[in-house]
Amino acid sequence: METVISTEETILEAARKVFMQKGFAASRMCDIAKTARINQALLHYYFRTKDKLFAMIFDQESQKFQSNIISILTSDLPFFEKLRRMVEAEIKKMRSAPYLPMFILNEMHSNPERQCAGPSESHARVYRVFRDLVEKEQAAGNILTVCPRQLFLSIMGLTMFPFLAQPMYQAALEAEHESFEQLIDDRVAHVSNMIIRSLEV
Amino acid sequence: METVISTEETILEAARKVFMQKGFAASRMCDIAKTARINQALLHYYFRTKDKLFAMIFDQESQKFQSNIISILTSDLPFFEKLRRMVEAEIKKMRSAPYLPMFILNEMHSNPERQCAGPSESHARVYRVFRDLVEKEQAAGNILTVCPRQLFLSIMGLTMFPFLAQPMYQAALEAEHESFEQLIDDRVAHVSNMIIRSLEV
DNA sequence: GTCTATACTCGGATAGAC
DNA sequence: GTCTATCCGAGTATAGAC
Repeated sequence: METVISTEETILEAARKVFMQKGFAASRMCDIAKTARINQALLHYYFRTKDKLFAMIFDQESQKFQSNIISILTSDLPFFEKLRRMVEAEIKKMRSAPYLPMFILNEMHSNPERQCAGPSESHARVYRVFRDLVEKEQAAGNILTVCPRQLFLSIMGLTMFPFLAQPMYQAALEAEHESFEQLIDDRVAHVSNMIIRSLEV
Repeated sequence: METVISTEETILEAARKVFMQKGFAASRMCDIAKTARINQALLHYYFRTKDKLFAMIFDQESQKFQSNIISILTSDLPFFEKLRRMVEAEIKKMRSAPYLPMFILNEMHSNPERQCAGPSESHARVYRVFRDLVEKEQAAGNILTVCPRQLFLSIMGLTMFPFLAQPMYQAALEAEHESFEQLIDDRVAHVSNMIIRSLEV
């Protein structure tokens, strides 16, 4: 049984590629059609308008972007091991879709009203679980007392930033014969060590 | 002697505002004209094309974005104090222009060829100074051994990320009666403590 | 220098044949 | 479902009066 790729799926893949690289405004329907190797009219046949097609992609990608680390945080692993796995999971997710963070954050910037709800609400949910966990550890005297919100932002920043800033550091990396891939490979260890060391009593 | 604002300056300010909020592709010349309260034809009289006007703004903002922390790094302050001031300087810069990091990074994403050179080269220069400094401290056994590149990325990520992700956390913050301003106020201390603690031998 | 009016181009969307 | 041809609006840019 071979996998048959429907026209609709072909279009969605092409749209994903173009939208994620250029953002909504800079993307062209004809580019999407060309990428999908079909006619531009077919786009409209399947998805009516550019807005609807974009909304479809954005919703799907928002899902992917949402942290599915609640299961890690609520497991019975030691706290520092939870942090390590949390970092690992986030970086793994973005490694498989490096455009994702810029795509989501940029769309939220240029479109403050639009789909802010989805990703925001998801992150807020994760944050509440995270905060309760941190406060419990702090009360038990297992870790240093820091603002949970700051800590959460720090973890997200440390994991996402390399992907957001890649174009800026790409040239510098190449000049020194280092690769982005290698950088990311090492990043899980670097970030989790950094966070853990900063919290140890 | 009162400050006279020329038409050209008025246009540049309006263009800055619009471009930085929406990015190049989503910005409209008529919005810029409206913001500047002048006629759209005047835009072209002063700057010929949208591209040229954008290039002007992008160049100016790239300058601002460039880290001017070399003077801090080459001062004779203690190493950890240099780190603290570096964080403080970066956050202060972005606080005065919160759109800046998203504007620059996003343009570099959607336009890989364009103006990557400026900001990239500037950051590369700063990085080399930073790396030498870190390696010297490590050789002297004053701090833990970590990859300087990872550390540099971490510092940048910790300082920039809140501004990049603001739209995502805004709602969550409001829900808990915290303000973004307050968050940023506290961030300098949080970030520098975190970095320093993670490096202490 | 600043305006109004208008030309031109690009890109999203539709009609209609097959 | 898929195509070609075409429409139409939005948005950039120019001409020309003042």
